[in-house]
Order: sequence, then structure tokens, then C-alpha cells
Amino acid sequence: MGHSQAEKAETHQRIVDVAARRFRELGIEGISVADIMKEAGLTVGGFYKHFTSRDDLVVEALMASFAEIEESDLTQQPTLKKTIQAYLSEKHRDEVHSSCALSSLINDVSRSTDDAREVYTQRLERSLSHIENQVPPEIEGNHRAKAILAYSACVGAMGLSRAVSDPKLSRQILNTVAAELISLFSAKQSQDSVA
Amino acid sequence: MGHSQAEKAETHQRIVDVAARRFRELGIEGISVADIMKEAGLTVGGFYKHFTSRDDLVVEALMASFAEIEESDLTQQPTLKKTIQAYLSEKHRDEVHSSCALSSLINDVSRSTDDAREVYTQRLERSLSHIENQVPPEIEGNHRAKAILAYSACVGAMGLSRAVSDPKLSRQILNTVAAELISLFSAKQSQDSVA
DNA sequence: ATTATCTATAGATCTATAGATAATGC
DNA sequence: ATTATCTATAGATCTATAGATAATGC
Repeated sequence: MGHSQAEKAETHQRIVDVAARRFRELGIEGISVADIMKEAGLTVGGFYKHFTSRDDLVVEALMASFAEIEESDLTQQPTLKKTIQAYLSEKHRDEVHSSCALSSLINDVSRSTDDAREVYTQRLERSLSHIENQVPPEIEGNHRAKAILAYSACVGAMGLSRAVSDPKLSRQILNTVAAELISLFSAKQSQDSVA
Repeated sequence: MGHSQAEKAETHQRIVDVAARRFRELGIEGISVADIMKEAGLTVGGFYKHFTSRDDLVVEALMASFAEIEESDLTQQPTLKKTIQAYLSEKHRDEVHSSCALSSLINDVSRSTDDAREVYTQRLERSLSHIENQVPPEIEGNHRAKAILAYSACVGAMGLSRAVSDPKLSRQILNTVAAELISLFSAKQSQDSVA
């Protein structure tokens, strides 16, 4: 025992990373502080020298999840079509531990602290802007509105595909929503003109 | 103590109803068996004469939530437009205890038992059929596919509107997704024709 | 001297069960 | 006699803290 400040920073990051992974997988209340520390190669006693409370870790882990997504395949796609396909892939569905926390922790955050919900909100705004910027210029209507529709559909479809027990239905949800959204964004004539 | 079989059936239903309400509000792990029994006017000791395990109650409570929704305003609307508006209302967002569990327990069920996920799946199939049947006949393309898109968007939008800390954004999500979906289903020309 | 981590534990949970009590129902 | 519910508790958690230990860093 007794380690350098540099080592402490590494340790801190390791705890946050374990939490960011496990919270998405098991839910925010699905793993104990002691088990998170154990997975980070530590014991529970040191925890409160890193965080003032468990809720403090929850907020940091949420931020880490979002930072990770920012640099992942989910966000780095060149076109809206590819972004939608990446989001609604079986890979994204199955790898919950590295998934978009806007979907995998949507209920957990609803019931969590204001701090957690604020971090979540900021990330959602960024994701909506990202989608909005990828809407092809020739699409008519309000691009922000279309981004909100598309993102809601993606988040909902991902959640449903994970909750459902029938693998065929799970796949159908992902593929159908992807196809419908892509069709919507490749249309010459936007629906808004009729509304 | 010592009550009739008829009374036991009532008691059983009361426990299930409390659980159905509280699980949606606080999450499946958000309330203890003891507290559920207390809210039903009972003590914890009698619980296991009604249910073989806590997971058993989870499944029954889930079924009760879905049965309740089947007869609620959410399902009893005459048109698809009204169904969408009822689902994406602030009332539905705020009254989580009586809300659609497909949305309020989407993460919880993903992490729950196979039994819970099967009940969830059956209910989702029914809800998808309900939406599909309300798609106006003049809409082109695959109505099942459109129902899956619409329902995913509704479930996602409801979840996001509850997770977000900014009330304005929360309302914008609900209203925008409602407007976009309604526009989609009132269009003369469906998007599928271009896909 | 300070501090990052450890061992150990207090105090508050939570699920599930054992055994007592007071009704029901053959 | 059976049983629906109660009181009480075992045993397993969980968050948070106290105090010891062994390094770092002025």
C-alpha cells in the first residue's frame, strides 16, 4: 500500500471504467461498491477516498460511458444511414457493457439523482445535434424534429430488442426500424409538407 | 388473523396491485417485499403463502400492469392519432405508477428472468397488433413495419422525456414525436414507395 | 508528515423461513 | 383440522466509516 498520486489517478479511472461497464450491464443498483472495487483489483475501504458517495460514482460513470460513446463506432459513422445501422445493430444490442447509456440506463437515470439526469440531458442534446447535422440537406421539414423522431425510435427499438425474449422479434425490431428510418431520410419528398 | 379463501384472493390481488404500481414507479428492485406488504396493509411473514418467490410476484405484477393498460385510456382510443397523443401525453409521462410498463420497465425487464421477459414479449406483440390495426388503410407500405417504427418511437420518446432534467426538452420530445408520427400516418403517399 | 490502500466492522437493509395465533370450513 | 396472517429472526447482503499499514514526497 501507499502509492503515488499518478497511480491514484489511474486507480480512480479504473474504478470509474468498471462502474461504467457494469452499470450499463446490470443497472445502476445492480452491482455493489465492494464488487466494483474488487473488479478494479482493490478493496472496498479505499472507495471513499475517491468518491464522496456512491451517487458520486454514478455521475462519473455516466460521464465516462458518454465519453466512450463519443469516440466509438456509434458516433464515428460518416452518414446518417450508417449511424442508424450501427446503432440498430445486433452487436450494439448484445454488447450492453459498452452500449449507449441513453438507452441501456434510460429507466435507471429517470429514477436517479438530479446530477445524473443533468449529465444525461446534456448528452442527449449532443446526440440530437449529431443526428440533426447528418440529416441530408435535401430533406424537407424541420431537421431537429426529424432528429428527435429518429433518435427516439432508435432508443426505443434498442430497448425493446433487449427486453424481448424472442430472438426473431428482437431482430425484426432492429431491422425494421432501421429500414423505415433510412427510407424516411432517403425520400425525395418529406412528410412535413403534407402535415 | 385467519381469513376466508375469498378474502385471501382479495389480499393476493391487493399485493399484486401495490407491486404493479410501485415497480413501475421505483423499478423492480426499487421496493422491498416488506414495504409492498406494508402498503397492502399486511406484514412480510404472509408473503410466501401467496408467492413462491419475489420473482414470482414480479411476473404477476407485470401481467397486472399490462391488464390495466389494456383497459386504460392508452388503449381505448378510437384512432391512431388519438392513441399516439394519449401515449405521448404529459399525463402519461407523469403518472408513472399507472403507465405503460413496456416503457417504464424496459431496462428492468431486460435484466430480469426469462418468465418476465416472456410476459413482456407477449404484451409487446399485442400492442404492435393494436397499432397495426389502427394504421389507416390508405397508407402504403407494410403496416406491421410502420407499427414497429411508431411504437419504438413512442416507447423511446416516453423514456427520454422522463429521464431528461429539462422540462422544456421533455415536452419538446413528446410533442415533436407525436407530431412527426401523426404526419407520417396522415400522408397521402407513404415513404416506402421510395425505399 | 501525508496519503493511498487495506482489514475489520457498525448499522441498516433485504429475502426467506419458523413457529404462534386466530379464524375458516369440513 | 386446516390455513391466512402475524411476530420474530436467521443469514446474506449493502453503504459508509474507523483505524492500521506502507508507501510517497516535501
